[in-house]
Amino acid sequence: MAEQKEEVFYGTVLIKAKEIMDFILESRVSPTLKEISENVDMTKSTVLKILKTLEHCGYVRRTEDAKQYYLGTMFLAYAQKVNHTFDIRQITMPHLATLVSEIEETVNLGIVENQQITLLDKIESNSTVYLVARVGGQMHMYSSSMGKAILAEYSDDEISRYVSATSFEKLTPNTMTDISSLIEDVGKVKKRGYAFDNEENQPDIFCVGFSLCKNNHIYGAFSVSMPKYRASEEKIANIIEEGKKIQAKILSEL
Amino acid sequence: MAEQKEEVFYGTVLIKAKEIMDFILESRVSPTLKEISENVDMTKSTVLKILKTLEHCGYVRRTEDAKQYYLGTMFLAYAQKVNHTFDIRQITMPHLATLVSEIEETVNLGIVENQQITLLDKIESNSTVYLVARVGGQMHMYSSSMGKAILAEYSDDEISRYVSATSFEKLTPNTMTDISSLIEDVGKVKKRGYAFDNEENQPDIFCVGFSLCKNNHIYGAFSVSMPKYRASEEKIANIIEEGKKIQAKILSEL
DNA sequence: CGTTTTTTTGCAATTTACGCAACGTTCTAG
DNA sequence: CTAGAACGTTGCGTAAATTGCAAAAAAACG
Repeated sequence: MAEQKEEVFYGTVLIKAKEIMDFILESRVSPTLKEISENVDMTKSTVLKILKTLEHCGYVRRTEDAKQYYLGTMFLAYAQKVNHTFDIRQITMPHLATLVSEIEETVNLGIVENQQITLLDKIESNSTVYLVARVGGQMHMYSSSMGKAILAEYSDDEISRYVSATSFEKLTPNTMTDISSLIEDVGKVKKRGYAFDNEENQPDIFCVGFSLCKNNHIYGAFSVSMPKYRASEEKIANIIEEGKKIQAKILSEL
Repeated sequence: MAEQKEEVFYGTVLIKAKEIMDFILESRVSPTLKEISENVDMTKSTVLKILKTLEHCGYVRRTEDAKQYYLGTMFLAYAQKVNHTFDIRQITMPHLATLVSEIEETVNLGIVENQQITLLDKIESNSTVYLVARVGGQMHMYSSSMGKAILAEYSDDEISRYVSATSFEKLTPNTMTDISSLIEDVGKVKKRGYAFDNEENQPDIFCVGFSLCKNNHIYGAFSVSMPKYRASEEKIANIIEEGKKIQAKILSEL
């Protein structure tokens, strides 16, 4: 009987603080103490005390009337460091920029993190209105073109470890939630060298994904995303051609 | 006897976590557990447990060999939200970009945070090699052109509150550490409408700062910074002229 | 292969934090 | 203008999390 292996973590305060900051992150408008405490399921006093500490740390700020909370600028410094640490970004983004100008669709850069794809950066083309994901956001490997491109770089062992550790969720009618069709698709990607996301992650969004791997090291992946109606056969062919070129150029610099 | 009013904060774990993350931030290379524990003055076991929680939260990651720690991509999401919250940035940056192209020197955008100037963003000109400050970094109000530009918007009351709450540090030979000369300088700024930093914050760096205030609300400030040797009289005159124009344009949109 | 260095685990004392309830303050309505 | 409600803040006792020690495990080194 596979009991849900409930890992124990220290720092309950930290996790609570994260919940609070994540709630502020998700809120469309800066929330009040009451709103936060209701949504993260803690008493107002607890939330207030954590918020005070967070404020002292520079992680949250409050509006002049001290009613609403929003995220602090300390994160700008952290994020800059992150961007510097992940220098894949510096190497890849210039190339991806040329790719955008060539094909006039949004290009995304992602890395693998905790069995998921984290969107490191993206360049939107002029014609884009569709929001695929926010920078810093995450998506599943099994439902995204970048994820499947990377899965195709895994050994059979790694793939089976991934699928057994993952619970599949049907995000759209097209999402592959059964292991066999996912493995079949990944097999195709291995032969082709690129992956598709045919409205599997988000309705109406079609993506072509390319991995960025060299010397058995997975640096990340990039993808081109567009609304389904613009994904004509000739366009896809063009994207594959240009994408492969860019992929080769990036790999030569990694 | 003015006893150091030691404010009590809850969430000691949070503050310790911040110390750890800040140490990682400051480190040139990703530090190991040992290095962290030595520098933040906590036992290794404590640091390890906090790091595990931080890792779980997505705030830190470790290298493949699990030895070195670095900041996680979660901060990219937070930072993006911060940038969105501070929409001054979106309004000002286009104008500051034109300013950069006109005068060919680095332009900085800052906001007031906790009696200090936080650098929100900057645009470096081609000719720049000098590093004034990193985005997300902070500088004193008394030693920076942006700070003094904002001090000039304060009432006499607010200024005296600021100086009494501040301990002045001589960062360079030119730093104004006595209250009288600072107040005198701020008085000049009030009349002129712009502030100078004549190597007061960093040797060899000269800045001209402009405040961004409207309806008694302080949105922030911007400055032009350059190496001292390029700060000729005619150049300064040009910066003042163009800076004032840009300041007016930005204010009309705030 | 033994020795040293570093990372990880378990544990019990101590410290810290949680939420209750009461208080202050601000907003709302009659 | 006053009463009442709603929200934010504070203090405190108990309950729970955290700390650092010491010891084990793992890795690095010669």
